Amino acid sequence: MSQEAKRDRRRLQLIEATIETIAERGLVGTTLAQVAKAAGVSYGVVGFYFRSKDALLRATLDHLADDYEAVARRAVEKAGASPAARLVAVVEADFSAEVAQRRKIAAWTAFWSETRATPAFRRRCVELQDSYLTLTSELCRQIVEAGGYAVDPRTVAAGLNAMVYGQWIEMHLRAGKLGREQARRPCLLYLKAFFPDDLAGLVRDAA
Amino acid sequence: MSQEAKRDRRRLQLIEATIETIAERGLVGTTLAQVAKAAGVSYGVVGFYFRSKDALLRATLDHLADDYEAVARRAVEKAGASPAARLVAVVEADFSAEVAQRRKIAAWTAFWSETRATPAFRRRCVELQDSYLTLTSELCRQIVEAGGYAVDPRTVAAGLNAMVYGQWIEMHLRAGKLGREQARRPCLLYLKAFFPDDLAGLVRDAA
Amino acid sequence: MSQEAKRDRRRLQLIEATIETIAERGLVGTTLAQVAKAAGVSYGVVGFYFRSKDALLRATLDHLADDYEAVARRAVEKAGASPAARLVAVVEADFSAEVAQRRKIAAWTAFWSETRATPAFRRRCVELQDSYLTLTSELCRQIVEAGGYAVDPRTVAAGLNAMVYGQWIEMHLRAGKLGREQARRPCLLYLKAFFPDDLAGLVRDAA
Amino acid sequence: MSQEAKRDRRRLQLIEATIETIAERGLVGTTLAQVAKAAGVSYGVVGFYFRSKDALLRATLDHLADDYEAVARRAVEKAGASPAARLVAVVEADFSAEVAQRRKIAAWTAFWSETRATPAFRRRCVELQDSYLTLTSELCRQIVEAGGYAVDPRTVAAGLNAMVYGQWIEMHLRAGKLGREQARRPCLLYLKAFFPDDLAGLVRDAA
DNA sequence: GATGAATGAGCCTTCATTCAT
DNA sequence: GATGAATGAAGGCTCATTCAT
Repeated sequence: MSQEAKRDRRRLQLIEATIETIAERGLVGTTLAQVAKAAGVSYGVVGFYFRSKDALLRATLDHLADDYEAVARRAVEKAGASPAARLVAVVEADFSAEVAQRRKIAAWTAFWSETRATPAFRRRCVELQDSYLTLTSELCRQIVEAGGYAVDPRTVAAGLNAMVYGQWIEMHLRAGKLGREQARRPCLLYLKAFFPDDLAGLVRDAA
Repeated sequence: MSQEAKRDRRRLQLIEATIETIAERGLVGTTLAQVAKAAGVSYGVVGFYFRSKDALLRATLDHLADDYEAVARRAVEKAGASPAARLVAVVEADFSAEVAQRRKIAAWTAFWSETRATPAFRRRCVELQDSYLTLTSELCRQIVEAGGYAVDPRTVAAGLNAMVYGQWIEMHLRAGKLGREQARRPCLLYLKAFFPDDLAGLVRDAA
Repeated sequence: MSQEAKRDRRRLQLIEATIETIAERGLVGTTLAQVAKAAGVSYGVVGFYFRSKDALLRATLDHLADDYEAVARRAVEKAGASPAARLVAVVEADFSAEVAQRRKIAAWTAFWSETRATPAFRRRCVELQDSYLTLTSELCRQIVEAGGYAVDPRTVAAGLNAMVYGQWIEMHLRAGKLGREQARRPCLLYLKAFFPDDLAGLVRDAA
Repeated sequence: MSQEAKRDRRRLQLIEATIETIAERGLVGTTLAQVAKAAGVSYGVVGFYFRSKDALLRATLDHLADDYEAVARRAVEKAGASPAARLVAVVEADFSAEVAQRRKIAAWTAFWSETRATPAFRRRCVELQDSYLTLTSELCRQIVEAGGYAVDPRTVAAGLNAMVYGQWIEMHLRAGKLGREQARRPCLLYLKAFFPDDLAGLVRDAA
C-alpha cells in the first residue's frame, strides 16, 4: 500500500473514532484522548495526522457531508430517469443503513448545534443543504410540471428536507427506539400527499 | 419584593443568560464566566443559585420546555373547540415570536446534541416530545374521524413534529435568513395536504 | 444576662462548633459554613463575632489551652501537698473526661500539624507545653530530692509529656477503641517505674 | 534508564516535594502549584503522575510508612539476635537521620490530624502502628520472659510507641530546638527503667 | 444584632498543544 | 512514523470576606 493510501486510512480511522466519540460523549465530552482510545491508537497519533482538534472536527464534518452526498448521488443514479423514483431514492438514501446510523446522526446534531459558534461548520452544513435542496427542488419541479400539480416545488422540497432532519432528531432522541423504516414513512407519505399519482407505485399505504 | 420572588428572578436572569450564551458560543464555549458576564452579575452568583454547571444547564432545559408547553397550551385554549383550528394554533405557537427565537432554537439544538451523553437531557426532551405527540395525535384523530380521512393520525402527527424540528434546524443553520412565517409555511401546507377541507380556511395558499 | 456575657456565650458556642468541625472534617475541611451549621446559627454570625477565620481558629486554640490549664490547675490544687499525688493528678487531668475528649484531641492534632505554617499556633502550643514541663519538672524534682532517686527530673517530665501526647495520638488514631483509662495506664506505670516508692499507693499494678 | 525507573523517579521527586511542602506550609497550605514549584517541575506534571491531589497525598503517606518500615526492619536485622539490642535498635531507627527528619515528622503530624476525615489515612497509620506494636511487644515479651520481669510487655510497648510519637511532636513543636539524640533519651531511659539489666550496656546514663 | 446574598480570588482538574526519544 | 511525557492555559467549584437589608 502506498504512503498516501496508508495515510488516508489512518485519517479515516481517526475520523470514525471521532464520530463514535461524539455520539457517545457529545461534543463537550469529546477529547483527543478519547478519540485516540476509540481508534485504538496512541495519543500522539491524533496530533500527527491533524494539525489541531478543530482540524479533526472539520475533517469529520467534511467526511460526513461527502459521505452523504456520495450515497445520495449513487442512489439517484441507480433510480433511473423518473423524477418521482429519484425523489424516493433520495429519501431512501436519507434513511439508509449507511447514512442513518445512530453514530452519524448524533454527530450531525452535534455539528448543527455548533454552527453558530463555528462558521466553518455552518458553511459546510448550509452547503450540503443547498445541494440537497437544489436536487430535490429540481426533481419536484419536474414532477409538478409533468403532473400539473398546483404546488410550489421549492416549498415541498423544503418541507421534505425539514422532515428528514426532524426524523433524524427523533431517532437521535429516541435512541434506537425509532427504526429507519419507521422514520422514513412520514417522509414518503408526505411526498405521496403532494404527488399522489407519481408516488402511488412507489409508496405502499401499508408501509 | 419577597425573597422568593427575588430569588426566582435571579434564577431566570441566569437561565436567560445561559440561553444567550449557548446561542452565541455553543455548548462547548459556554462557560460559567461567560454566563455571568452575559447576565451582568459576578462570577460567584452562578454557583450560588445553581449547585453546579450541570444544574444550571438542566434548569435551562426545564425552563425552555416549560416555557414551550405553556405557550402551546395557551394557544390551543385560545383557538376554540375546532380540532383543525387547534392544530393550526399549535403550529403557530411553534413558530411564534416567543418560541421560535433564534436564541431558544439554538439552545434546543445544543440540548438535543447532548442527549446521548446526558440522560437527564434526553428524558426531558423525550418527555416534551411525547406530550407534543399526544396532543397533536389526538387532534389529528378527531379531524380524521370527523372528516373521514384515510390516514393514520399518529403518522401525520409524527411528520408534523419532525417538520417543525427540521424547520427549526433550518432556521438555526440559516442564521436568520429563514423567517418564522416562511419556516411555518411548509408545515401548514403539510397539514393542508392531508386535511384539505378542514385547513382550507385556516391556511392561505399564497401565504 | 449582660451584653458581655451574651457575647461570650456566642463566642464559646462558635468555638465549640469549630472544635467539633475540625474533629469531624479535619482542618482542611473546616469551612465557616460548616462551623455555622454545627453551631446552629446563621452563616453571617461567624463573621460577626470573629474578625476572620484565622481569628476564630486562634480563639479556638486559646480556648483549648486555657481550658486545659484550668483543669490541670484545679486537679493539682485538689491533690493536696504531696508532689507524687500532684503528679498523678496531672496525669489524671490529662486523661479526664473534660480534657481527653475525642473532639478536643482531634483539634489538638490539627493545631499541632499547622504549627510550622502558623507561628501563632506554634507559640501557643509551645507556651502550654513549657508551662506543663515547668510544673511537672518541679514536681519530679521534689520527688527526686525527697526520695533520693538518681534520675534527671527534667528528663522524666519530658518523657511523661511525650507519652501523654503520644497516647492522645493513639486515641485519635484508634478512634475510640482506646479508652481514657487504658491510655492513662502506661503513663502511670512509667512514673511508677522511676518513683516506685512514692507512686506505690497511687498506682495499682492491676489497673 | 528504563521508562519504569524514570517514572518511579519522577513520582518520588513529587512525593518528596509534597513532604517538603506539607512541612513548610501545612496540609492546608499545600497546593499542587506549591508542590510542583518545590519539585521544580511544571504544574501539569502532578496531574500526570497522580490522578488527583488525594492520590498524591495517599502516595506520600504510603511512602512515609514504607520508608519507615524499611529502616526499622534493617535496623533490627543489623542488631543481632538479642531482643534488648533489637528493641534499642528500633528506638534508634525512630530517631535516625533518615526517619526523624523535620520534614517527615511534620508530614506525619499532618496525616495524623486528617485521619478522622480521611479513612484511607487512618487505615495506613493504624496499620503501621499495629506492625510497630507487634514487633516491639514481641521483643518486650522475650526480654520479660528471659529476665523474669513482672511487667506486661504489651503495655511497655504501647508506652514506648506513645513516647516516640510524643517526642516527634515535641521535635515538631520545638522546630529544631530538640535534637534527635536528645529526643531519644527519655525513650531509652524508659526502657531501661523497666529492663535495667538488659539495657544497662546499651544505654549510657549520661547520654 | 442578625441574616444571607454577592463578590472574586484561589484551587483542583482537564486538556489541547508541543516536543523529545 | 510513533509514542507518551511535559507544559500551561482555562474551566468549574469552593469559600473567606464584605455588604445591604
